[in-house]
Amino acid sequence: MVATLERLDATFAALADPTRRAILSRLAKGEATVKELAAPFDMTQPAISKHLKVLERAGLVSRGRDAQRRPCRLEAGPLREATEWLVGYRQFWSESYERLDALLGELTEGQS
Amino acid sequence: MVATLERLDATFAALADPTRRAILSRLAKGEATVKELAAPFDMTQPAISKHLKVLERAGLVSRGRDAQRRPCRLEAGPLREATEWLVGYRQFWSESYERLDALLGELTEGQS
DNA sequence: CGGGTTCATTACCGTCTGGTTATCGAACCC
DNA sequence: GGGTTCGATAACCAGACGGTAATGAACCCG
Repeated sequence: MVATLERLDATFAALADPTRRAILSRLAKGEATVKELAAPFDMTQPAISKHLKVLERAGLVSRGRDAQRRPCRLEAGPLREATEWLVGYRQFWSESYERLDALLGELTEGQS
Repeated sequence: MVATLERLDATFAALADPTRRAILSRLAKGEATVKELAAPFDMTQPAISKHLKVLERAGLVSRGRDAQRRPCRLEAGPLREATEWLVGYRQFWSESYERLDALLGELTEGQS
């Protein structure tokens, strides 16, 4: 429980970077190697490895082993915990927070 | 739209600190002055002012003026945007993501 | 006016972050 | 075994962060 709270720090910190959010977005489509993840970015491979380490430390990414490759996999548990925290504030989102239902509806449609 | 995406950086960064999350939690109960916000923490007042500036830059807090006091108010819009982003990953939260409904139910009960 | 409160601002410090280049290591292929 | 590919590691740098102490501004009150 306390561990969960402490991991919120790491989770939110990991999400506070557009490169890392893009990596997660890519991993949502399936596993990928470090090289594949690095390709879209104008950035060197060690920089991506650093970002991956941040994501791994936050528990957002786990890695397997396939010969010399280290495929990365999305681990969304911390995202769930972060969402739970945020949803606690939904009553402040707008005057009528029944809109959450609508929001969730839209998002459900928006995803294949 | 783009501005929203860029603000995600500031929002998540602001949330990645337990002191700032505690400040938001306090502000969820109503407006408060800097001194009131600082009281629970073993920290100097300028440190709290800095945290408030981070929260303000992220749009999570706005401030009024009451004589020499600067009452802080929660602005939850960015929290909503952050939640929208996170909810886009709910399908990875668990094998059956219908559980979101249960989660939201629990949270609704848990709040007065 | 003068004194106390509230809060911001400045200057400073150590640490963490986000990037680089260069190098090393491990596993594969032939 | 030799070259190649994938990835990690180290050393380094600039800048941001999180805290401090000290000062100063704006206001209320007597």
